[in-house]
Amino acid sequence: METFTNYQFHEETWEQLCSVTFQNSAETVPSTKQRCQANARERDRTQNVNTAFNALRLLIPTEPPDRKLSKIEILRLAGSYITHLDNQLYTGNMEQPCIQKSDIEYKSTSLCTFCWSTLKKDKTTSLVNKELQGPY
DNA sequence: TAGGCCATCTGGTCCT
DNA sequence: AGGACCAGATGGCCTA
Repeated sequence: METFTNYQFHEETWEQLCSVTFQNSAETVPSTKQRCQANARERDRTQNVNTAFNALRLLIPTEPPDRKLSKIEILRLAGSYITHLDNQLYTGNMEQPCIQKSDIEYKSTSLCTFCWSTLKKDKTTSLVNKELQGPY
């Protein structure tokens, strides 16, 4: 019996293999055919997940813009970026660096990753000259 | 060469 | 019963 363990084929090869082995053969083995189909569905599902990751990646500003990010980096930076936008919304000023809500209470000064990188690009900004705690 | 990342396979579980 | 979702195992590729 043909098994598929640890075999990796291109999509068209899989389709050929499945059709030849299971549709034209008298020795059709349903369980193996189902496994083959399940593998194909899983590949499609994984591709859908990757498409979503790519779409999310496009929304995250980086320097350089085409910087390669791993999936875990995409998730973490997306979360940070949402916090960044939320902070800007909270302060109501899109021009100034966002400040953590807790910073306002404790009167400390720290910048988020996205404000930090923006300020680094603009060395003339007076905030850069202040003593900052670094990005959070 | 070790470690990180990824795609794929696989079996289990849950849902329709 | 079949499909979706998930996590573990495995092997390949790339980089420091």
